[in-house]
Amino acid sequence: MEDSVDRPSALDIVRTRSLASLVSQEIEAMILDGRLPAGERLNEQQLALRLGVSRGPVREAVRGLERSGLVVSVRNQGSYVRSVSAAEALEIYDLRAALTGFACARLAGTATPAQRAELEALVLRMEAAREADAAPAYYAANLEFHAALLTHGGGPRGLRIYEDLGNELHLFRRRALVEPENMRESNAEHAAILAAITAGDAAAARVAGEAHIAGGKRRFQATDASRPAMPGAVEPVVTARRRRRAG
Amino acid sequence: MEDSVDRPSALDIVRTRSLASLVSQEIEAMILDGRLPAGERLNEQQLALRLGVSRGPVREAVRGLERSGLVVSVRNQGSYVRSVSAAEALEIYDLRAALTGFACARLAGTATPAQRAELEALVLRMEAAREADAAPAYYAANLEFHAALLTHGGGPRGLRIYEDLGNELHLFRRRALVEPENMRESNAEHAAILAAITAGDAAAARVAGEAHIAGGKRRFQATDASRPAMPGAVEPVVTARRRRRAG
DNA sequence: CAACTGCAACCTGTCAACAGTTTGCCGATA
DNA sequence: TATCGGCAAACTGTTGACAGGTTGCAGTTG
Repeated sequence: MEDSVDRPSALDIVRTRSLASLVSQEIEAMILDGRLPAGERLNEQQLALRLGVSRGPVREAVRGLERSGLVVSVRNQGSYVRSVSAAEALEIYDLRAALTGFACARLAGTATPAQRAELEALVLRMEAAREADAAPAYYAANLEFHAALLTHGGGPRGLRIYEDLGNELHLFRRRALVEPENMRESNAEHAAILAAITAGDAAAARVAGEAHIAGGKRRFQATDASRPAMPGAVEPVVTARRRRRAG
Repeated sequence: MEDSVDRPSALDIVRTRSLASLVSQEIEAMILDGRLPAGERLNEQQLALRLGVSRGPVREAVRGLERSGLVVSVRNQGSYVRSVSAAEALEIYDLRAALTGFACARLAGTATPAQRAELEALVLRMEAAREADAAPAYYAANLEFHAALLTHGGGPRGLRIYEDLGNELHLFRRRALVEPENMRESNAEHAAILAAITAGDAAAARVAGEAHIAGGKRRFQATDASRPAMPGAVEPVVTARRRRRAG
């Protein structure tokens, strides 16, 4: 993400993006970083007041988030941050594996030298982060690596689907545990993917890509993350009583 | 889909679904059946008047459709039905192939006897439709077959992603040409998928599933569909003048 | 004492109206 | 005649307000 290329001024932002899209972006961020935990009720008035807008844009934003799978809505009752079960999380891993394998296979045949160099640089960055035991840096580079994989190999649609699935995964567990041993294993898999792509071996790249996500799934299951974050966080039902004034 | 199990009365519909969701459903239908062609401008007032509601629900519905990829919006200019290029259509086919292959592979290991019977019945229905040269019946059964594949093998998420991609495909070409020869080839591939699933051979099922979508892509390319439906239908840009009162 | 009923507050769903921007047209001018 | 500037209409973005439904509590009754 280059900030120096285009820095949209506040005026440009207001001029090109509607309030609803900004509100959507903000609510999505609030959900992903945990300010709005899974199962939480979204109070339109409260959100509108907090963001300094009216309820209209908030409602539009929530409707978009509902389509993307982050929110569920019940008529006359409200919208809730989605709760993702452990079984669903595993399903999401499988879908991501299929998508990643597809992107890797395709990239093996179509990768340009620049794309290969980009991926290699990211692997090196992750290796450096691992040696420095810098989990946040590794985490960021890992995200970039996978985004590059999907962008170049899966196109904009593949990337968007992948990211939506990732967002749903965040709903279950805010952040994957990044342990030193995991970083080593994970980046070895990254290197395998890159090697297969560089070799132009589509089948091997696909296997490597799928194996990497499967490895992530396995590492995820190995942690205590298979238990839901909130034991009582179930899907909203009509008979469920909504709690009053949580804040 | 059984209609006898749950038949939501008009009152239940009004009571459980919000106007925005109904409007979204209606606009989506209008887009998919061609009443709103690709590139068409969506006039909020006009749509609201036509559907007998206010602009609020229409805006919410459009925002949801935007997330699902059927509509693009430009601030202060309006929303347009997405235009999908030929290259994008081919990309969508590839993604669908990956998803279908994934679902088939999984189904090879997890399919219940009832699910196998359901798939087999659909193959037989398609065979009968093919012999009767009943393209619409074949088309409908084909949709059911793929939906069953994705539902049982890819879960609700897989199905939704698959259907969203299918909707985007409809934007490019309203309806795939179903010719007798295509039906024969297509259903032979269906049978191959079913055989691999029944045999429990995940690898073969995956290959068969991917090959089927690839075959569909090939049959699609063989038609004149690779040319865009509307030569002048380009993406909306800021400088584009919107035409006045099309109705 | 438990269960049911009525009530009041809150919140969502929907609508109508206002402000700002874009757009196409018309006239003025070189 | 072609081009530029201004102007009015239309449409979107946003807001505030009203109606209907739900929720939780309090009172009542068996």
